Parts: sequence; structure tokens; C-alpha cells
Amino acid sequence: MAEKQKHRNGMPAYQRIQSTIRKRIESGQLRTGDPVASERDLAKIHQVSLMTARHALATLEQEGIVERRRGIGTFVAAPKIHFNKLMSYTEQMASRSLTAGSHILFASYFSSAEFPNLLSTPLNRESLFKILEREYQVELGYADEEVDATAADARTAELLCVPRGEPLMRISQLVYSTKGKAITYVLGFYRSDRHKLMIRRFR
Amino acid sequence: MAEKQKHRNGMPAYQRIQSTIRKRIESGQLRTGDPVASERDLAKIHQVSLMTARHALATLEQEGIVERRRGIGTFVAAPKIHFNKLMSYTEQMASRSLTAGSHILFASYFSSAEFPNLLSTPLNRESLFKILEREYQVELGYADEEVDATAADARTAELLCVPRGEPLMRISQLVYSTKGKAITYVLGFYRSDRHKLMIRRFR
DNA sequence: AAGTGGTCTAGACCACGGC
DNA sequence: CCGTGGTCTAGACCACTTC
Repeated sequence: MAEKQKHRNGMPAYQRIQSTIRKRIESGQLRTGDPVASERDLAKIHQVSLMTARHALATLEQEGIVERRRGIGTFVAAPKIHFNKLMSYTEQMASRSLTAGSHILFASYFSSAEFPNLLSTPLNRESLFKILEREYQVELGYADEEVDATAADARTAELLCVPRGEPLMRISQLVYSTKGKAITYVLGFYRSDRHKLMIRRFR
Repeated sequence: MAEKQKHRNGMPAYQRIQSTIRKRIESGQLRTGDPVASERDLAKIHQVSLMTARHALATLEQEGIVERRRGIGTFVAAPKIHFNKLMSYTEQMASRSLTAGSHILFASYFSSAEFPNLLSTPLNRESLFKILEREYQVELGYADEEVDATAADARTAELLCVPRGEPLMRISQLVYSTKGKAITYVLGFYRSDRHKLMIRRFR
């Protein structure tokens, strides 16, 4: 007789179940609020035990993809917006800007030993983060930022086209890898009339 | 014979297992990096099946309490620091202040219909958040903050004991309940020489 | 009553890491 | 080799919600 396949195709059964559900959501076949097949139905459909189907749904819920309600069913969860997300400069600008072409001053510091030839890499319009991840196999993890207000000095004022002494938002950012290693330090000045920093805090 | 008890004492078995582990960590009996009993040991000790012991450890890991490594074991995870946490004013001050007795200006707006008698509640030194949670059964969920820099106007300058035009950090905060209902709006001005806002962003 | 998710059993085999 | 966590079975009963 045919050998039972289980997950010898390289993927555990519960992950296969998850990916079919994910695909159905991504393709728009399932939308927010739509019911997902029940544990028992999934078990029958995929020829697995109840616990396996259950595991698939439970970990999907943990990821925020679906929402489970006892006695009712499992439903596609509302897509989560990511707050306080570490973004590339261009993305940062998009999230912080009130206007499009805005005025920001940046200074970045890198370890030249760890990132050779970074200076000769064209930084024009490509995201620095993407370069780090692709060229140097750095896994960006998180960043700590310190924000305060400061008055524009002569040089900064000229660069940002504001009067001297104008209040600016100053953001210093230390970016770390997923392993907690400091990658780069960035200091930025933002015209306060054109930028707002948005944070979501959780209880 | 004695009836099997299972979780008729009001708590599922896996939660009982978790609480014994939690207590051992909180009491200092187990410290960061220490090994936790294996699935099989826990199953024997608590007289449950492997899957139940496993579920206890798996959800503990999900909470960040322990860390599991295949082929090695389960260990007490390093205590997580909470970033971007919504805090009461006093807690906020502690987290934002560089110095202790600092200068902050606040203005809060509440719906008087929903929070009757709030004005007559002594707000002196008790956390406003705690009052809301206790007296009005509000479940605080999250807050969105907008941060920018501004120049001190005459009145604000006087209140904060700074020259007019001094750069200040302005933070407006909208606090929501866990159900997404707006609870209160807070506008705060911070002397930038005494306060820094700290954020952690994640990739 | 029927259907859902939540807990649980008593095993099994696999994959991985250290000895 | 042995112990660890990871996946999985084929059921069971409980708690909850809707009809």
C-alpha cells in the first residue's frame, strides 16, 4: 500500500493547512470577518487529526491572522496596522511627513570595519536598510530613538531654510540587529512645521 | 474509586502547571537561563499527558516567559522590558524625565457625560489612569501620540520658567479603551532641556 | 440539539544537540 | 546513544452560542 505521506513533503501538516488559509486571504477569496473552516472541517478536508487542525488555527490566531470565538467559529481578523515600526529613511519620511518634499537633515555613523565599501555604494535613492540586509546580511531587529526639541543653529537653519533659533525636532536613532548588536547611529533634524512623529503606546 | 479531578478545581491543568513555573520564577527560585523541567518531567510530576505539559510550556514561551530549544531544553527567558508602554502621568514623567522635579504642562479633556464627578475626584497625586480603571471600569488599551517641536509662547514660557521662543516638545495624546473607544485627550508641553522621549521601533 | 472552540489522553515517530 | 522539543493520531468530554 501507499506509504503515509504525513509531512515528508518537507512541510508539517499544520503549516500546509495554514498556508492554504493564508493564500485564500491574500487572494481576496476570504475577507475580514469571513468565517474560516472549523477545526473539524479542516481535519476532514486535510485528512489530519483534530489536534493538528486545531494547532493550525491556534497559531494562526497567535499571528493575528484569524480570530477564534468559542461556540461560534474562526474568522478572518482585521488586518493589523504596524505601529512603531522600524523603517528605512524613505519610509520614515513617508510616515513622518505632513508634506511630500520635506526638509530633513541626516547624519549616519557606521563601523567601517564591519561595512567595507559602504561609502562607495550608491545611496542615492535606494533604501539604506535594504542595502544592509542584502549586501551585508544584516538582520535588522529594532531601534531605540531619543526625541527632543532644539533650536536651529546657524548652519542647520540655512540647510533647512528656516530662521536661526527655530524649533526643530531632533531624533537620534540607534539601530540594532536582531541579535542586539548596534549597527548604525543616525541623527536627524526635522522641521517641526512639516513633521510630526507618531507613536502608539500600549497598556 | 476517587473521581478523576482533571480541572474541576476551576483551572485547566496546563494553567496550573504554568502558575507553578511562574511562581518559581517570581520567587527567584528559578533565574534567567535556568532550565525548566522538560515536557516529559512535567507530565510525570503533574500527572498529565505529554501534550498538556507541552501546551503549558508552549504558551509560556509565547508569553516570553521561557525559551525553548529543540534537543536541549526549556529555559527561563530574560525578563522583557516593555517599550512604548502607555503609562500614567507620574509614570510618564519618570520615563521621560532626565531630572526629577521637572516642568511639564498638561491639559486633559474628558467627556463629562461618561465620566461624571471626575472633576470632584482628587487628582492630586494619584494616577489618573488608575482612577479611570477603578472608578469607571475603563479598560485602557492604547494611545496614539503626536510629537513635534514648538516655540514657547508668552504664557507657556512663564509657566515653564523659560524664555519666550524656547523650543519645547509638544505631545498630544489620544487614549483609547481596549475596545477602541476614545477616552481622553491630553496635550503636554515639555522643556526640551529636561525631557527626552524614548521610543523603540521594531522591524 | 447541533455546532463551535477548549482541554485532555496515551501513546507514536521525527529532528536535533550533546556526549 | 539518550534526552530534548516538534509533529501527529484518534479519539474523549467540557463550555459556550445559536437555533
